Amino acid sequence: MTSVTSVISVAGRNPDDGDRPVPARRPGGRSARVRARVLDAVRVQLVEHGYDELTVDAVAARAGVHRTTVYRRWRDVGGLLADVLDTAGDDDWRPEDTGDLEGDLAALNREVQEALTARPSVTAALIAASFRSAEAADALRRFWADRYTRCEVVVDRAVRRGEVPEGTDARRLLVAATAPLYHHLVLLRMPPDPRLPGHAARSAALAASAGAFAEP
Amino acid sequence: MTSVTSVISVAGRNPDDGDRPVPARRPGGRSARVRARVLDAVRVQLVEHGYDELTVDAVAARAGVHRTTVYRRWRDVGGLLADVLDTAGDDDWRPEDTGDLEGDLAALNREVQEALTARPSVTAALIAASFRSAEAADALRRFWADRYTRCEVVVDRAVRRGEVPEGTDARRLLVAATAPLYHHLVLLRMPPDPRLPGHAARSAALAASAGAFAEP
DNA sequence: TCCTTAAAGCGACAACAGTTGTGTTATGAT
DNA sequence: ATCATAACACAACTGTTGTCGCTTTAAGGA
Repeated sequence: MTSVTSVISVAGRNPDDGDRPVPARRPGGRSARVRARVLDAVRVQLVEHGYDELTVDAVAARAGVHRTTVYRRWRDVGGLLADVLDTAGDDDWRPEDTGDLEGDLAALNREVQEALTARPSVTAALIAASFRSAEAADALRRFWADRYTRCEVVVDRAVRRGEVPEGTDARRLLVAATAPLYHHLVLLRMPPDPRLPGHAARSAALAASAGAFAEP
Repeated sequence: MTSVTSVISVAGRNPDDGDRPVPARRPGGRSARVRARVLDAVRVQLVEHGYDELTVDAVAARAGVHRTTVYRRWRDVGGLLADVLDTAGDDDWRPEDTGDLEGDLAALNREVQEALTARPSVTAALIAASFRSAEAADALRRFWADRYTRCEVVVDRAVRRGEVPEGTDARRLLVAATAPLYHHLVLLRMPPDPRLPGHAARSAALAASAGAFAEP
């Protein structure tokens, strides 16, 4: 939601610095046009040539914009990806409701698997970039924080149905359910296992029902 | 164990190419000396300046060796780190035996947490490098494959004690137990939670005893 | 000891990343 | 319409990364 603000704060002065003259932002015409063209160029370049050919120069050239413009507004590739990810915030995304905890977690994991194995994957590219760029790392943190927060309803529903004890730590449960997928695909870099989403969901649900994520 | 071989295979021709003249490798004197000095330089540079200042030039300068030598033998920073990791293979490492599954997994997780939060962490550096260098990615895969294989005894013992059902998939259980730590520290990049190793171990052990990792 | 040649040294080079100073455009307020 | 200036364009520059061809050194076999 704060995508535009966050990017503009990178470009110019901090939006909430002086309390008087308000340096007069310019969200209008050209700036917006340039931004749209650059972000489009990032997406296209990513799709056509993958992450390792996603350089500032290539993006600028493709967008028909000068290099310095990109450097000044986005700083580096990580900044570009961060903006793309913020923009692509599916503000209406919600976790599926399948009727029980294990099903909900499995559906979630299938989405994660899909997002991570899509070629090219913006998420995977952003993860790679997050090891080089602070902006990308922050964007990724924001993205996951947002997602995990939205997923807490899954646990709420499970508590209401009596599947897991009250006081279950939603965040820990969700991490336990999804972490094996990230480990498998991102860190171990093994080919996707179609059964893994279900397996991970099942073991997490089992542990949760046994009270593994409930505090005393 | 195959550290020297793997590196040399990068430098020269494949060791098992021709079956006759055997191009005459030279593991002796100078080569070994240079290799030792370069790898030492990598370790020192990593300790003193961290991963982002671990460049080929800096390593070469510190080792008193020419840049091209490093480029030709190790290709890039990832190759250097891969060699360091292979060399540092604690060939005698074994998982602790605490008496029960949860304790074993917790001990394991504490080691992971320690290795990942140590500053500087060779493991963390290698993970970062694995997103840029194929050599680093391979070394990391080898490292983890080796570690997970060594850890399978933990599951064997648990099966023998009757803590988990027979036919429990050791690999999946171990990944489930350790993945949350990697997710937390490497991907989410949150400050280490001293309770997380125990928590993750507990939930994995619970799921395992409920048969979550046993195939029919 | 001599000889072959793997491996290291050396310098020059190209490609790229990133910065800075200055001029130009056009936005948004008057 | 006019004007101040935010935002982009342009060019020139620096430093880094990685490569290439050639020369020199020394390892290991005769």
